Amino acid sequence: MTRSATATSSAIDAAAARALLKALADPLRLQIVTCLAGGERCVCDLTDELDLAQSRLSFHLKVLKDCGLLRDRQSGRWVYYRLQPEAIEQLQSWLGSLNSAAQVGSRCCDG
Amino acid sequence: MTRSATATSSAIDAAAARALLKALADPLRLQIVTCLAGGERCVCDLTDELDLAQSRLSFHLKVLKDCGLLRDRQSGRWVYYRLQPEAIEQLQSWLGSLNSAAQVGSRCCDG
DNA sequence: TTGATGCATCAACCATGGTTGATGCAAGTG
DNA sequence: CACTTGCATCAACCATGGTTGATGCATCAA
Repeated sequence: MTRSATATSSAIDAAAARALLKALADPLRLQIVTCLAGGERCVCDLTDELDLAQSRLSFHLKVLKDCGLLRDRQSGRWVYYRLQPEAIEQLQSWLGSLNSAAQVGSRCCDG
Repeated sequence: MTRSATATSSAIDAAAARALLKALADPLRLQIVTCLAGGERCVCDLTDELDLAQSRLSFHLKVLKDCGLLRDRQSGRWVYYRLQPEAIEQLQSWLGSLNSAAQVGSRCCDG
C-alpha cells in the first residue's frame, strides 16, 4: 500500500513531465489545483471562489486539463472539473527516476 | 531506507516548490540536470557536452542554483556544479502533500 | 607583470505565455 | 420560439523570461 512512487499508473516521458511541471509552476494554476484538491467544482463556483475573470480561468483550466492534471465532465449547463491525482503521482515517480539516475552515475547527457 | 518521500530534508513551502517546478520545466535546464545526474562537472565541460554558448549556460546554472537544485564549488580556475538530490526529494514530498490534501477533501481554497 | 583562460553579469533584443474583452455556441427556461 | 446562463475560444495587448554578444573579474602560466 504505502508503496510510494510507482503507484497506480504508467510511466511518463520527459515531455509529459515538463508539461506537468510547467502547468504547476504557475501561481494561479497551483491555486486552482489546490482548490480542486478539496473536491470537484463547476467553473462558475471556481470563478466565485477564486474571484477570476471567466476567460482567464477557462484558459488555465485548459492548460491543466491538457497536461492531464484535471478532468472535466459536463452536467447540464455546468462543467465540473476534478483533480487527477494519478498525474501528480506520475510526476513524483518521474522525479524519483531523475534522482536514481544520479545514484547510478551514468554518463552525460541526454540530447 | 527506502522510506521514499520525507527523506532527508525539511519541508518546503509553495513558493519554493514553484521555483523548483519552474526551473525543471525548461528543456535546457532539464538537460543540464540530467547531465549532472551523471556526476559533478565544471562549466567548460558542460558547454562542450551540451554545445552551448557560455553565457547561456551560465544563466541557466544560476537559475538552477538559486532554487537549490544545484550546488557549485570553485577549484582553481574552474567552477564545478553538482546536483542536489535533496531538492528533488523535497519537491516529491511536496507533491505528495498536494495529493493527500485531495484525500482529506478540505474546503476551498488557498488565497 | 603581461597575457590567456574560465566564468559571471549586463543590456538589448526576441519569443513565449498570460490577460482582457468580445464573440460564439450549447443547454436550459418560459 | 426567443431569451438567458455557463463556458470555450479568439485576437490584441502586455509581461515575463530566455538569448546573444560584450564586458569585467579572478585565477593561473610565462
